[in-house]
Amino acid sequence: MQTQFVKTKEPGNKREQILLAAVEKFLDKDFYQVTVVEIAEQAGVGKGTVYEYFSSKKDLFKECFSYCADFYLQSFRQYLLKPQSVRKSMEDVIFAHLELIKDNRKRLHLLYNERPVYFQELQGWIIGRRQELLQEVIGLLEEGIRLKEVRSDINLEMAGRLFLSLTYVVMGGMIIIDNLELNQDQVSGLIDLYWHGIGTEK
Amino acid sequence: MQTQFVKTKEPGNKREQILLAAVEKFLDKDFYQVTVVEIAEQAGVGKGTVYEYFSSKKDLFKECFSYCADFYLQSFRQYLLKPQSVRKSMEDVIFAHLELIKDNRKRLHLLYNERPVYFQELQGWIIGRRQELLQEVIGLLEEGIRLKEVRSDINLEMAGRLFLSLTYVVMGGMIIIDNLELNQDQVSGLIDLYWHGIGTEK
Amino acid sequence: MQTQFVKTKEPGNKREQILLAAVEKFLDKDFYQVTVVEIAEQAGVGKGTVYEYFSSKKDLFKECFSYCADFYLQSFRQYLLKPQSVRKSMEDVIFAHLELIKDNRKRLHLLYNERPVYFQELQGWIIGRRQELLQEVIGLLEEGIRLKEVRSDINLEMAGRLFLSLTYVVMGGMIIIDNLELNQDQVSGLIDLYWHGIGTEK
Amino acid sequence: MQTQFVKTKEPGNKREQILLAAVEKFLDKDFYQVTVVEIAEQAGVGKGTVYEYFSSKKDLFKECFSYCADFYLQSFRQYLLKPQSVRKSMEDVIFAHLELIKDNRKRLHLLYNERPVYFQELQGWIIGRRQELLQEVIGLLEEGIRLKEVRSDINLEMAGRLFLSLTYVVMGGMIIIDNLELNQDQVSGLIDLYWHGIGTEK
DNA sequence: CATGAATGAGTCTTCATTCAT
DNA sequence: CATGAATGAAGACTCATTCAT
Repeated sequence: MQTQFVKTKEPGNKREQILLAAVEKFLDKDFYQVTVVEIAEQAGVGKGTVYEYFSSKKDLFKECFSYCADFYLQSFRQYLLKPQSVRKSMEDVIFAHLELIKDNRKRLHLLYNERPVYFQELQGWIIGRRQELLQEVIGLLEEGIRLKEVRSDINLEMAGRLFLSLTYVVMGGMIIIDNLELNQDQVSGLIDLYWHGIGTEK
Repeated sequence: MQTQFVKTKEPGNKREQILLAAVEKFLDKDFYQVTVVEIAEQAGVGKGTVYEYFSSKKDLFKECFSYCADFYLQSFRQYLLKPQSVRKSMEDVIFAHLELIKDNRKRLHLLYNERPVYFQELQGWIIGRRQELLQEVIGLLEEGIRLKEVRSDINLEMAGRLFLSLTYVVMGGMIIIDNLELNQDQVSGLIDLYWHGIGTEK
Repeated sequence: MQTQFVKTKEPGNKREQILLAAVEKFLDKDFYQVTVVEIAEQAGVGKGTVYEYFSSKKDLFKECFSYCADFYLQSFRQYLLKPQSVRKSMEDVIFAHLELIKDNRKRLHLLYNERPVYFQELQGWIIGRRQELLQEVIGLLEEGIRLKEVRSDINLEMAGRLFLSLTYVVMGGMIIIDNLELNQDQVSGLIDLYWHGIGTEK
Repeated sequence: MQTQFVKTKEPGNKREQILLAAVEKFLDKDFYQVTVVEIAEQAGVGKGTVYEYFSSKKDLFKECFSYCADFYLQSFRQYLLKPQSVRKSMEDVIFAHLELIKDNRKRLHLLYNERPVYFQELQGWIIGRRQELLQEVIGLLEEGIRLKEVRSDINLEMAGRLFLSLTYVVMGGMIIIDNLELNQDQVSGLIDLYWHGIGTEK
């Protein structure tokens, strides 16, 4: 399975080359700490060439972001939509993150660290994507209810958001915040908590 | 209860004045997008005066951050440590966030939006605080297990992290991502999910 | 003979252009009193361009200094090393200064006025060059002793330093201190003093 | 004999206190690198107090300079005017420098390093003092001619300037340029050179 | 008199962007 | 198309000086 964000450069495809170089750079540093020259060098092109393909640094950043986000969303959906039990789908999604992180640990920074900052428009785009994802998760939950896998008295929206939150626990913990090393058992435990809760009384 | 981050300016207390002005500014814009002059103007002081109290813009930002974070952590702990049922404590903490957000909605941005970027040292500080908080939550869960309120077979660390995640669902949803308007019912639903899970089989 | 420090601008050679503009400016004013903008204007380039060729104002100053110093040292040595009587060599060196000053009067300021201040590294460089010059003068004196032109009982180091001092009397007097107008006779008298001393008894 | 520039502070005499503190500071660093705050701290007074006694930093610097210069000139003259053989007077003056440097080595920097820079007015003042000194030395030489100690066919002005130059060889060598350690023999050799020249033929 | 908090003019330096080649 | 030399707007920071206390 393809879980690499940054593919090997295809020479001749300058735009791609620059985009990937930019991603590479934005992974390590702030939008403001990365210079266009740096990106051009990383891409092996001249400074001016960057502006042949992207109207501005800002624009380039946005494209980097959606490039990464698209890849991530695609991975996410891939498992969400498999025809299988809802619990299995959810497990798959979360476990897929482990794999995704293993191959792109450092790289997911871009999505998580830079996310909310910088540009209003990007904000809007992100919110849109998140809403889509949320709706899809809610759809899955509804499917679960239909199949009686899932309690019918839950608040769907909250349950959806909490599910998305699980991915944060995994990604945030592993990548951003404390460089946690999560194993499959821990992730299993996490999903179990989502499924059964922590309370004893029932 | 005091839930205001930014108190009314006490004239004569220049340092506080500047700090609060800076918080105010950093709420709206990036570290890099806020200028020292802007902050000075907001504080009603001269540019040089800022440097009388803070050694650099960076330093000022860090102080803003811990200022906000300290306030938040304090609020958080206030409910965590109350002598009451574990579930009640957890509910209190989460509900307290509703209140906190109501009074400081825009202001909590600083904690969430700027969090991971910019300064390594701040990163370290944040991770440290988060670990402390996590340990306290885990402590609470252990208490819950002792009292048989909480299942004894859960993965404590994951349960702790998932609990912290609830606050993200609330804050993230309400403040950062989609400007959601959560009501008490919804938050109740969320806590219920944490407590009982979403699954039907048991 | 080429005795001009600052050649006419060769357009296209931006680095040279800026360097010469900077020399021009540093002649009139302090390192601290000259601004980078001023230099840029004098050079007819944009402010940023200066930084394309020199990493900092400090660096630019250092290059100005060695530029001038190199030129001076070269002139100095040119006469020192001619195959002729030692006395003639010495006269040539000193007289050459008259010529040098005539063409670069104002410009030698840079070497004399700014000399000892500002940068430790430059200090070291100057001391090194001076030592070299001193050794060369001492070599000349030794040659003089071998040829019996020069008394064999003199303190070589002191004699060398005193010779260098003659150039100071000329340069210092003419350029820096009192804007003296020395003629060939006066300089002849000076060299005569160096050669014969002032005392009557022998 | 009193050869210390900087006397012990007399408390209560704020002006003196500040002046001496400033001298102390200007010895180590540039005019531009020394801050008024630094001087105030060194003097043990408040920043504002400096301005009670000196109208500006510039003014303070000028006073420092003349303070040092006056002391130096006084030492210089002290020996120049003694009723004794001209050669002895000259030796005394030069040797006195050795003593002066021993006690104020680092401190004479102010006179030599900072001398020509910064302020036109100071320049004028220095030139004036130097002219006076030159005239006095020329007077001494005339006395020497009258007494037949000194050759009557020398260029007086040049001889005077060369004599002043001797002090530069001593001071410059010892203090500024190469931190030379001159002993009495070397200085004797130097004076001998001035007196007898370096040439063999006579 | 003495102070030091407050100030803002003045500088260096960075870097996204342009455009002539 | 590709380039990189040139640019200047923008911003952090310093520090001499003032003035209210």
